[in-house]
Amino acid sequence: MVTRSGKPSRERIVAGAADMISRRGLSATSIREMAKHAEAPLGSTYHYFPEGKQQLATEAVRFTGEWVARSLRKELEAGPAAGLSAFLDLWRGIVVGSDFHAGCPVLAVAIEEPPADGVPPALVAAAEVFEQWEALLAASLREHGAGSEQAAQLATLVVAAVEGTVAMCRAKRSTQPLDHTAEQLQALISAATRR
Amino acid sequence: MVTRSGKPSRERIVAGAADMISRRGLSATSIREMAKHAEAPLGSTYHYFPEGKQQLATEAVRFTGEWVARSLRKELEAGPAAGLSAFLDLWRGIVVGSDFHAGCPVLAVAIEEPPADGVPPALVAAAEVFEQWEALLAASLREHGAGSEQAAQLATLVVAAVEGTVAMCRAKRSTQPLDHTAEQLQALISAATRR
DNA sequence: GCTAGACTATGACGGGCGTTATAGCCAGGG
DNA sequence: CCCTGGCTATAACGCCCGTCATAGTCTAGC
Repeated sequence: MVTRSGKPSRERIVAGAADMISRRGLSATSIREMAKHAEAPLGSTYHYFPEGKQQLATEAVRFTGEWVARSLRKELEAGPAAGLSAFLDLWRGIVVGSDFHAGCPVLAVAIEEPPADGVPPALVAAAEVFEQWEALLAASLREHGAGSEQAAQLATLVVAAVEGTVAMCRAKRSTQPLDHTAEQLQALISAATRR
Repeated sequence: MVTRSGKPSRERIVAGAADMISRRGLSATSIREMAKHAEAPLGSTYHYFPEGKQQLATEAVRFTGEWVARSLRKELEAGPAAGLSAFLDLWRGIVVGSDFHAGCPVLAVAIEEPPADGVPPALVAAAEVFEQWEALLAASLREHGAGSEQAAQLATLVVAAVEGTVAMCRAKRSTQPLDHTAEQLQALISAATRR
Protein backbone atom coordinates (compact mmCIF):
# COMPACT_ATOMS: atom_id res chain seq x y z
CA MET A 1 0.00 0.00 0.00
CA VAL A 2 1.71 3.12 -1.23
CA THR A 3 5.38 2.37 -1.12
CA ARG A 4 7.94 5.13 -0.75
CA SER A 5 8.48 5.79 -4.42
CA GLY A 6 4.89 5.48 -5.51
CA LYS A 7 3.97 9.11 -5.81
CA PRO A 8 7.32 10.44 -6.99
CA SER A 9 7.47 7.84 -9.75
CA ARG A 10 3.95 8.44 -10.97
CA GLU A 11 4.40 12.17 -10.96
CA ARG A 12 7.72 11.89 -12.73
CA ILE A 13 6.05 9.95 -15.52
CA VAL A 14 3.33 12.54 -15.96
CA ALA A 15 5.74 15.48 -15.94
CA GLY A 16 8.03 13.73 -18.36
CA ALA A 17 5.14 12.87 -20.62
CA ALA A 18 4.07 16.51 -20.69
CA ASP A 19 7.56 17.54 -21.68
CA MET A 20 7.87 14.95 -24.42
CA ILE A 21 4.41 15.70 -25.80
CA SER A 22 5.26 19.39 -25.90
CA ARG A 23 8.23 18.56 -28.11
CA ARG A 24 7.09 15.81 -30.42
CA GLY A 25 3.33 15.77 -30.21
CA LEU A 26 1.18 13.04 -28.76
CA SER A 27 1.25 10.42 -31.48
CA ALA A 28 4.99 10.73 -31.99
CA THR A 29 5.63 10.05 -28.32
CA SER A 30 5.63 6.39 -27.42
CA ILE A 31 4.84 4.98 -24.04
CA ARG A 32 8.16 3.21 -24.03
CA GLU A 33 10.00 6.49 -24.47
CA MET A 34 7.94 8.19 -21.78
CA ALA A 35 8.81 5.40 -19.38
CA LYS A 36 12.49 5.57 -20.23
CA HIS A 37 12.52 9.35 -19.95
CA ALA A 38 11.09 9.06 -16.44
CA GLU A 39 13.46 6.19 -15.59
CA ALA A 40 10.45 4.02 -14.91
CA PRO A 41 9.83 0.54 -16.22
CA LEU A 42 7.32 0.15 -19.03
CA GLY A 43 5.14 -2.06 -16.88
CA SER A 44 4.76 0.74 -14.37
CA THR A 45 3.07 3.02 -16.87
CA TYR A 46 0.30 0.49 -17.32
CA HIS A 47 0.16 -0.03 -13.61
CA TYR A 48 -0.36 3.67 -12.90
CA PHE A 49 -2.34 4.42 -16.03
CA PRO A 50 -4.35 1.31 -16.79
CA GLU A 51 -6.26 3.05 -19.56
CA GLY A 52 -3.04 3.43 -21.47
CA LYS A 53 -1.75 6.25 -23.55
CA GLN A 54 -4.93 8.31 -23.57
CA GLN A 55 -5.01 8.44 -19.80
CA LEU A 56 -1.37 9.40 -19.61
CA ALA A 57 -1.91 12.15 -22.16
CA THR A 58 -4.95 13.40 -20.29
CA GLU A 59 -3.06 13.64 -17.04
CA ALA A 60 -0.12 15.33 -18.73
CA VAL A 61 -2.44 17.97 -20.14
CA ARG A 62 -4.12 18.56 -16.80
CA PHE A 63 -0.75 18.64 -15.08
CA THR A 64 0.48 21.38 -17.40
CA GLY A 65 -2.81 23.21 -17.12
CA GLU A 66 -2.67 23.31 -13.37
CA TRP A 67 0.98 24.27 -13.34
CA VAL A 68 0.38 27.27 -15.58
CA ALA A 69 -2.83 28.19 -13.77
CA ARG A 70 -0.98 28.30 -10.47
CA SER A 71 1.52 30.78 -11.83
CA LEU A 72 -1.24 32.77 -13.46
CA ARG A 73 -3.36 32.96 -10.33
CA LYS A 74 -0.46 34.16 -8.27
CA GLU A 75 0.74 36.86 -10.66
CA LEU A 76 -2.75 38.06 -11.49
CA GLU A 77 -3.04 39.31 -7.94
CA ALA A 78 -0.89 42.21 -9.11
CA GLY A 79 -3.27 42.88 -12.00
CA PRO A 80 -3.85 41.71 -15.57
CA ALA A 81 -0.67 43.26 -16.93
CA ALA A 82 1.46 41.37 -14.43
CA GLY A 83 -0.43 38.17 -15.20
CA LEU A 84 0.17 38.61 -18.90
CA SER A 85 3.86 39.21 -18.30
CA ALA A 86 4.11 36.04 -16.25
CA PHE A 87 2.25 34.08 -18.91
CA LEU A 88 4.57 35.37 -21.62
CA ASP A 89 7.70 34.81 -19.57
CA LEU A 90 6.68 31.30 -18.70
CA TRP A 91 6.41 30.26 -22.33
CA ARG A 92 9.45 32.23 -23.32
CA GLY A 93 11.39 30.30 -20.74
CA ILE A 94 10.20 26.98 -22.11
CA VAL A 95 10.93 27.86 -25.70
CA VAL A 96 14.35 29.34 -25.06
CA GLY A 97 15.31 26.80 -22.40
CA SER A 98 14.66 23.96 -24.81
CA ASP A 99 16.51 25.67 -27.65
CA PHE A 100 13.22 26.01 -29.53
CA HIS A 101 12.44 22.32 -29.23
CA ALA A 102 9.57 22.45 -26.77
CA GLY A 103 6.24 24.24 -26.81
CA CYS A 104 2.87 23.78 -25.18
CA PRO A 105 1.69 20.21 -24.67
CA VAL A 106 -1.92 21.39 -24.49
CA LEU A 107 -1.71 22.80 -27.97
CA ALA A 108 -0.02 19.64 -29.18
CA VAL A 109 -2.89 17.53 -27.91
CA ALA A 110 -5.51 19.97 -29.18
CA ILE A 111 -4.50 19.51 -32.79
CA GLU A 112 -4.67 15.73 -32.87
CA GLU A 113 -7.62 14.45 -34.82
CA PRO A 114 -10.16 12.66 -32.66
CA PRO A 115 -11.34 9.22 -33.79
CA ALA A 116 -14.60 9.00 -35.71
CA ASP A 117 -16.51 7.87 -32.64
CA GLY A 118 -16.53 10.18 -29.69
CA VAL A 119 -14.06 12.69 -28.30
CA PRO A 120 -10.97 11.36 -26.50
CA PRO A 121 -10.54 12.50 -22.89
CA ALA A 122 -7.19 14.17 -23.59
CA LEU A 123 -8.86 16.52 -26.07
CA VAL A 124 -11.58 17.35 -23.56
CA ALA A 125 -8.89 18.08 -21.00
CA ALA A 126 -7.15 20.42 -23.45
CA ALA A 127 -10.37 22.34 -23.99
CA GLU A 128 -10.86 22.63 -20.25
CA VAL A 129 -7.34 23.89 -19.71
CA PHE A 130 -7.76 26.60 -22.33
CA GLU A 131 -11.06 27.53 -20.74
CA GLN A 132 -9.44 27.75 -17.34
CA TRP A 133 -6.65 30.01 -18.49
CA GLU A 134 -9.12 32.26 -20.26
CA ALA A 135 -11.37 32.40 -17.22
CA LEU A 136 -8.52 33.46 -14.95
CA LEU A 137 -7.47 36.25 -17.29
CA ALA A 138 -11.02 37.39 -17.96
CA ALA A 139 -11.90 37.58 -14.28
CA SER A 140 -8.87 39.71 -13.58
CA LEU A 141 -9.64 42.00 -16.50
CA ARG A 142 -13.18 42.50 -15.24
CA GLU A 143 -11.90 43.30 -11.79
CA HIS A 144 -9.77 46.00 -13.32
CA GLY A 145 -12.40 47.82 -15.27
CA ALA A 146 -12.84 45.90 -18.49
CA GLY A 147 -16.36 45.26 -19.74
CA SER A 148 -17.60 41.72 -19.36
CA GLU A 149 -17.71 40.85 -23.05
CA GLN A 150 -14.50 42.71 -23.78
CA ALA A 151 -12.76 40.80 -20.99
CA ALA A 152 -13.81 37.43 -22.40
CA GLN A 153 -12.75 38.31 -25.91
CA LEU A 154 -9.44 39.71 -24.81
CA ALA A 155 -8.72 36.67 -22.66
CA THR A 156 -9.31 34.40 -25.66
CA LEU A 157 -7.06 36.55 -27.79
CA VAL A 158 -4.25 36.43 -25.25
CA VAL A 159 -4.30 32.67 -24.86
CA ALA A 160 -4.64 32.03 -28.58
CA ALA A 161 -1.98 34.54 -29.53
CA VAL A 162 0.54 33.21 -27.06
CA GLU A 163 -0.06 29.62 -28.12
CA GLY A 164 0.30 30.53 -31.76
CA THR A 165 3.33 32.68 -31.11
CA VAL A 166 5.15 29.91 -29.29
CA ALA A 167 4.68 27.68 -32.31
CA MET A 168 5.95 30.40 -34.61
CA CYS A 169 9.01 30.90 -32.45
CA ARG A 170 9.81 27.22 -32.75
CA ALA A 171 9.51 27.26 -36.53
CA LYS A 172 11.61 30.38 -36.90
CA ARG A 173 14.05 29.44 -34.16
CA SER A 174 13.72 32.99 -32.89
CA THR A 175 12.00 34.81 -30.06
CA GLN A 176 11.07 37.74 -32.26
CA PRO A 177 7.43 36.65 -32.65
CA LEU A 178 7.16 36.54 -28.88
CA ASP A 179 8.58 40.05 -28.66
CA HIS A 180 6.05 41.33 -31.19
CA THR A 181 3.11 39.62 -29.58
CA ALA A 182 4.17 40.71 -26.11
CA GLU A 183 4.25 44.38 -27.04
CA GLN A 184 0.91 44.27 -28.78
CA LEU A 185 -0.83 42.38 -26.00
CA GLN A 186 0.63 44.57 -23.30
CA ALA A 187 -0.68 47.67 -25.05
CA LEU A 188 -4.07 46.05 -25.40
CA ILE A 189 -4.32 45.06 -21.76
CA SER A 190 -3.16 48.42 -20.63
CA ALA A 191 -5.79 50.13 -22.80
CA ALA A 192 -8.55 47.81 -21.64
CA THR A 193 -7.87 48.40 -17.95
CA ARG A 194 -7.24 52.13 -18.20
CA ARG A 195 -10.40 53.49 -16.66
CA MET B 1 7.73 12.32 -70.72
CA VAL B 2 4.84 13.80 -68.83
CA THR B 3 1.96 11.43 -69.34
CA ARG B 4 -1.60 12.68 -69.03
CA SER B 5 -2.07 12.10 -65.33
CA GLY B 6 1.39 13.10 -64.18
CA LYS B 7 0.70 16.53 -62.84
CA PRO B 8 -2.82 15.93 -61.52
CA SER B 9 -1.62 12.89 -59.60
CA ARG B 10 1.35 14.63 -58.05
CA GLU B 11 -0.69 17.63 -57.08
CA ARG B 12 -3.44 15.45 -55.64
CA ILE B 13 -0.92 13.76 -53.39
CA VAL B 14 0.40 17.07 -52.10
CA ALA B 15 -3.04 18.53 -51.49
CA GLY B 16 -4.18 15.36 -49.77
CA ALA B 17 -1.05 15.28 -47.65
CA ALA B 18 -1.70 18.86 -46.53
CA ASP B 19 -5.22 17.93 -45.53
CA MET B 20 -4.17 14.86 -43.60
CA ILE B 21 -1.31 16.65 -41.86
CA SER B 22 -3.71 19.41 -40.83
CA ARG B 23 -5.86 16.79 -39.12
CA ARG B 24 -3.49 14.31 -37.54
CA GLY B 25 -0.11 16.00 -37.52
CA LEU B 26 2.93 15.01 -39.51
CA SER B 27 4.19 12.00 -37.61
CA ALA B 28 0.75 10.47 -37.27
CA THR B 29 0.21 10.60 -41.01
CA SER B 30 1.79 7.71 -42.86
CA ILE B 31 2.91 7.79 -46.45
CA ARG B 32 0.72 4.78 -47.14
CA GLU B 33 -2.33 6.66 -45.94
CA MET B 34 -1.44 9.74 -47.93
CA ALA B 35 -1.17 7.62 -51.06
CA LYS B 36 -4.47 5.92 -50.42
CA HIS B 37 -6.18 9.22 -49.67
CA ALA B 38 -5.00 10.55 -53.04
CA GLU B 39 -5.91 7.28 -54.77
CA ALA B 40 -2.33 6.93 -55.82
CA PRO B 41 -0.15 3.87 -55.45
CA LEU B 42 2.47 3.87 -52.73
CA GLY B 43 5.24 3.50 -55.27
CA SER B 44 4.20 6.75 -56.90
CA THR B 45 4.87 8.77 -53.79
CA TYR B 46 8.48 7.69 -53.84
CA HIS B 47 8.60 8.29 -57.56
CA TYR B 48 7.41 11.89 -57.21
CA PHE B 49 9.06 12.56 -53.87
CA PRO B 50 12.28 10.58 -53.82
CA GLU B 51 13.42 12.16 -50.59
CA GLY B 52 10.48 10.58 -48.84
CA LYS B 53 8.22 11.88 -46.16
CA GLN B 54 10.16 15.03 -45.39
CA GLN B 55 9.93 16.19 -48.98
CA LEU B 56 6.23 15.46 -49.14
CA ALA B 57 5.67 17.37 -45.92
CA THR B 58 7.72 20.28 -47.17
CA GLU B 59 5.72 20.52 -50.35
CA ALA B 60 2.46 20.22 -48.47
CA VAL B 61 3.45 23.13 -46.26
CA ARG B 62 4.48 25.27 -49.20
CA PHE B 63 1.31 24.33 -51.06
CA THR B 64 -0.84 25.49 -48.18
CA GLY B 65 1.28 28.59 -47.74
CA GLU B 66 0.87 29.61 -51.34
CA TRP B 67 -2.83 28.83 -51.35
CA VAL B 68 -3.47 31.06 -48.34
CA ALA B 69 -1.13 33.74 -49.63
CA ARG B 70 -3.05 33.91 -52.91
CA SER B 71 -6.29 34.56 -51.09
CA LEU B 72 -4.59 37.04 -48.81
CA ARG B 73 -2.97 38.98 -51.63
CA LYS B 74 -6.25 39.28 -53.48
CA GLU B 75 -8.35 40.41 -50.53
CA LEU B 76 -5.71 42.77 -49.20
CA GLU B 77 -6.23 44.90 -52.27
CA ALA B 78 -9.35 46.12 -50.51
CA GLY B 79 -7.35 46.98 -47.41
CA PRO B 80 -6.09 45.28 -44.23
CA ALA B 81 -9.53 44.87 -42.73
CA ALA B 82 -10.74 42.96 -45.77
CA GLY B 83 -7.61 40.85 -45.76
CA LEU B 84 -8.10 39.98 -42.12
CA SER B 85 -11.70 39.02 -42.78
CA ALA B 86 -10.65 36.74 -45.61
CA PHE B 87 -7.96 35.17 -43.44
CA LEU B 88 -10.43 34.53 -40.64
CA ASP B 89 -13.12 33.20 -42.96
CA LEU B 90 -10.70 30.89 -44.68
CA TRP B 91 -9.77 29.16 -41.46
CA ARG B 92 -13.29 29.23 -40.15
CA GLY B 93 -14.34 27.41 -43.29
CA ILE B 94 -11.73 24.71 -42.77
CA VAL B 95 -12.54 24.20 -39.12
CA VAL B 96 -16.29 24.13 -39.57
CA GLY B 97 -16.20 22.25 -42.87
CA SER B 98 -14.21 19.46 -41.26
CA ASP B 99 -16.44 19.34 -38.19
CA PHE B 100 -13.52 20.59 -36.08
CA HIS B 101 -11.22 17.86 -37.30
CA ALA B 102 -8.86 19.91 -39.46
CA GLY B 103 -6.66 22.88 -38.71
CA CYS B 104 -3.56 24.41 -40.19
CA PRO B 105 -0.93 22.01 -41.57
CA VAL B 106 1.75 24.66 -41.20
CA LEU B 107 1.16 24.84 -37.47
CA ALA B 108 1.13 21.06 -37.27
CA VAL B 109 4.55 20.87 -38.88
CA ALA B 110 5.88 23.77 -36.84
CA ILE B 111 5.41 21.97 -33.54
CA GLU B 112 7.23 18.76 -34.47
CA GLU B 113 10.55 18.45 -32.76
CA PRO B 114 13.50 18.62 -35.14
CA PRO B 115 16.14 15.89 -34.88
CA ALA B 116 19.28 16.64 -32.89
CA ASP B 117 21.29 17.31 -36.02
CA GLY B 118 20.10 20.10 -38.24
CA VAL B 119 16.70 21.52 -39.08
CA PRO B 120 14.41 19.53 -41.37
CA PRO B 121 13.28 21.28 -44.55
CA ALA B 122 9.60 21.04 -43.65
CA LEU B 123 10.22 23.12 -40.55
CA VAL B 124 12.12 25.71 -42.56
CA ALA B 125 9.22 25.83 -45.00
CA ALA B 126 6.80 26.42 -42.13
CA ALA B 127 8.86 29.35 -40.90
CA GLU B 128 8.94 30.81 -44.39
CA VAL B 129 5.20 30.47 -44.78
CA PHE B 130 4.53 32.28 -41.51
CA GLU B 131 6.98 34.96 -42.59
CA GLN B 132 5.21 35.34 -45.92
CA TRP B 133 1.79 35.73 -44.37
CA GLU B 134 3.12 38.28 -41.91
CA ALA B 135 4.88 40.21 -44.65
CA LEU B 136 1.72 40.46 -46.73
CA LEU B 137 -0.30 41.75 -43.80
CA ALA B 138 2.40 44.13 -42.63
CA ALA B 139 2.87 45.67 -46.06
CA SER B 140 -0.83 46.32 -46.37
CA LEU B 141 -0.95 47.84 -42.90
CA ARG B 142 1.89 50.17 -43.73
CA GLU B 143 0.18 51.22 -46.95
CA HIS B 144 -2.81 52.18 -44.89
CA GLY B 145 -1.14 54.37 -42.37
CA ALA B 146 0.31 52.08 -39.75
CA GLY B 147 3.80 52.73 -38.49
CA SER B 148 6.45 50.35 -39.71
CA GLU B 149 7.17 48.68 -36.39
CA GLN B 150 3.54 48.67 -35.40
CA ALA B 151 2.65 47.00 -38.70
CA ALA B 152 5.16 44.21 -38.19
CA GLN B 153 4.04 43.56 -34.62
CA LEU B 154 0.39 43.60 -35.54
CA ALA B 155 0.96 41.23 -38.44
CA THR B 156 2.68 38.76 -36.14
CA LEU B 157 -0.14 39.04 -33.65
CA VAL B 158 -2.77 38.38 -36.31
CA VAL B 159 -1.09 35.27 -37.69
CA ALA B 160 -0.26 33.88 -34.26
CA ALA B 161 -3.70 34.62 -32.84
CA VAL B 162 -5.52 33.00 -35.74
CA GLU B 163 -3.33 29.92 -35.63
CA GLY B 164 -3.84 29.58 -31.90
CA THR B 165 -7.52 30.24 -32.15
CA VAL B 166 -8.05 27.55 -34.77
CA ALA B 167 -6.44 25.05 -32.42
CA MET B 168 -8.64 26.21 -29.56
CA CYS B 169 -11.74 25.85 -31.70
CA ARG B 170 -10.80 22.26 -32.44
CA ALA B 171 -10.31 21.43 -28.78
CA LYS B 172 -13.55 23.07 -27.72
CA ARG B 173 -15.47 21.93 -30.75
CA SER B 174 -16.86 25.45 -31.00
CA THR B 175 -16.28 28.52 -33.13
CA GLN B 176 -16.60 30.83 -30.17
CA PRO B 177 -12.86 31.43 -29.86
CA LEU B 178 -12.81 32.45 -33.50
CA ASP B 179 -15.64 34.89 -32.87
CA HIS B 180 -13.80 36.43 -29.95
CA THR B 181 -10.50 36.70 -31.75
CA ALA B 182 -12.16 38.09 -34.88
CA GLU B 183 -13.78 40.93 -33.00
CA GLN B 184 -10.64 41.86 -31.16
CA LEU B 185 -8.41 41.75 -34.22
CA GLN B 186 -10.87 43.71 -36.32
CA ALA B 187 -10.97 46.46 -33.73
CA LEU B 188 -7.19 46.48 -33.62
CA ILE B 189 -6.75 46.71 -37.38
CA SER B 190 -9.34 49.39 -37.62
CA ALA B 191 -7.60 51.44 -34.93
CA ALA B 192 -4.18 50.99 -36.49
CA THR B 193 -5.29 52.18 -39.91
CA ARG B 194 -7.51 55.01 -38.73
CA ARG B 195 -5.36 57.98 -39.60
C1' DG C 1 7.64 -13.96 10.24
C1' DC C 2 4.12 -14.14 7.17
C1' DT C 3 0.99 -12.68 3.92
C1' DA C 4 -1.37 -9.32 0.90
C1' DG C 5 -0.84 -6.18 -2.30
C1' DA C 6 1.93 -2.55 -4.63
C1' DC C 7 5.31 -2.46 -7.93
C1' DT C 8 8.75 -4.50 -11.50
C1' DA C 9 10.74 -7.56 -14.99
C1' DT C 10 10.27 -9.86 -19.16
C1' DG C 11 8.49 -11.23 -23.22
C1' DA C 12 5.18 -11.84 -26.44
C1' DC C 13 1.11 -10.47 -29.74
C1' DG C 14 -0.36 -8.55 -34.14
C1' DG C 15 0.21 -4.74 -36.76
C1' DG C 16 1.83 -0.51 -39.00
C1' DC C 17 5.84 2.21 -40.07
C1' DG C 18 9.52 4.38 -43.76
C1' DT C 19 12.04 2.86 -47.21
C1' DT C 20 14.03 0.08 -50.96
C1' DA C 21 14.25 -3.22 -54.75
C1' DT C 22 12.63 -5.41 -58.66
C1' DA C 23 9.87 -6.54 -62.22
C1' DG C 24 6.04 -5.17 -65.15
C1' DC C 25 2.98 -2.10 -67.77
C1' DC C 26 2.05 1.02 -71.48
C1' DA C 27 2.03 5.45 -74.16
C1' DG C 28 5.24 8.41 -77.34
C1' DG C 29 8.76 9.21 -80.30
C1' DG C 30 12.05 7.21 -83.70
C1' DC D 1 7.36 -1.72 -84.99
C1' DC D 2 10.11 -1.41 -81.37
C1' DC D 3 11.96 0.61 -77.57
C1' DT D 4 12.65 4.14 -74.13
C1' DG D 5 11.28 5.94 -70.01
C1' DG D 6 7.48 7.53 -66.92
C1' DC D 7 4.62 5.25 -63.90
C1' DT D 8 2.74 1.15 -61.22
C1' DA D 9 2.51 -3.27 -58.75
C1' DT D 10 4.20 -6.19 -55.29
C1' DA D 11 6.89 -7.79 -51.86
C1' DA D 12 10.23 -7.48 -48.64
C1' DC D 13 13.63 -5.31 -45.02
C1' DG D 14 14.16 -4.21 -40.10
C1' DC D 15 12.15 -1.57 -36.70
C1' DC D 16 8.96 0.31 -33.35
C1' DC D 17 4.27 0.62 -31.83
C1' DG D 18 0.23 -0.08 -27.96
C1' DT D 19 -1.20 -3.44 -25.23
C1' DC D 20 -1.48 -7.54 -22.48
C1' DA D 21 -0.07 -11.54 -19.54
C1' DT D 22 2.58 -13.68 -16.29
C1' DA D 23 5.75 -14.43 -12.95
C1' DG D 24 8.64 -12.32 -9.78
C1' DT D 25 10.22 -9.01 -6.00
C1' DC D 26 9.79 -6.31 -2.01
C1' DT D 27 7.56 -3.82 1.76
C1' DA D 28 4.00 -2.54 5.22
C1' DG D 29 0.90 -4.20 8.54
C1' DC D 30 -0.64 -7.80 11.42
